[in-house]
Amino acid sequence: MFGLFMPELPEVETVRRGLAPYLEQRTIKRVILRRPDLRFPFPDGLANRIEGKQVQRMERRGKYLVFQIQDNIILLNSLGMSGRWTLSGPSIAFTPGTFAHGASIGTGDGPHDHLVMEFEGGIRATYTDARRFGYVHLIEPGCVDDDPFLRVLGPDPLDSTFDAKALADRLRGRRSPMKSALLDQSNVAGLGNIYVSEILHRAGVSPRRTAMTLVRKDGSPTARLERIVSETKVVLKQAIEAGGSTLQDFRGVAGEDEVGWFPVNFRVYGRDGEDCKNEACSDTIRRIVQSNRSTFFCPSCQR
DNA sequence: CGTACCCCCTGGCTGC
DNA sequence: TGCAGCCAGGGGGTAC
Repeated sequence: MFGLFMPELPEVETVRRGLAPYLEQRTIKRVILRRPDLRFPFPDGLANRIEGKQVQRMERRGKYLVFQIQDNIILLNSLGMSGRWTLSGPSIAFTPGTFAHGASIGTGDGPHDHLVMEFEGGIRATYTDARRFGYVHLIEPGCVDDDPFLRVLGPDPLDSTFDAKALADRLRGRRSPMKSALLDQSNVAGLGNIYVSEILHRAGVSPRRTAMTLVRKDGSPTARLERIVSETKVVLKQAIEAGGSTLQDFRGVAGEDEVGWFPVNFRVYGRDGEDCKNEACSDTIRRIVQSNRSTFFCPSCQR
């Protein structure tokens, strides 16, 4: 029923943390493209543009992995639904965000290893993406503020600028359901289908509730909207601490079999027909479809 | 403005 | 065991 990896904000952050210690301050020696495109064609001259330059910092913006490269070049990477990075080379331990699936995957030679970056010291970072919904995009110096991908993003949910008042401003007058509003990356950047269900359940808000009903006439957030914001921060922080919502086939920090955050902590996602986990509730989790995607919620404790 | 529906692509699971 | 059919985390586009 589930895939292997769910690239919402906590998972991208986990990948970032896994890559950063090995790639930061390291020079890219060679970039190998195994095909002309992912979701979009690779940027013209990608290899020439970044070979010989250092990766200065690994950052994250919403669900984007951001490689800050020497000379103010930025490589933006969206993982889509199946994108992942694997490190290999001498002295590379398994780290959060690196994956060991099978011998042929992640070495750079697997059937879906589309992009390989070789670094000084023999380290290679391989981007694997079976469905190719992910993409790589290059931002030239001085173009960050106008970048079409970054420009449309709302605040990062873990940033202090994301608070109930800020969200209320975004939702004022919006007639879409809360599920859709939280998935909209221009309102808040980083939430995906799974975490939105989890957040709304914890906040006791129905995914069908019209967004604007959580904003008062004077534009201030209702208590329930404040609850959504606080639960968002709690859930995301917990998930990041746990190394993202990983399933079987993941190898954690030391290469051990990690079950991941999902089986223990997901309260509604994928639990259609199961009892609601709220103690005071005797209802059953339901699955509905909104905007063609699954939503899981409890009709009794989410209003 | 909002939503329903389609697409991109591959793989894993279910049921016959 | 084989295979058709259905499903999937993201996101963009179009038609209404």
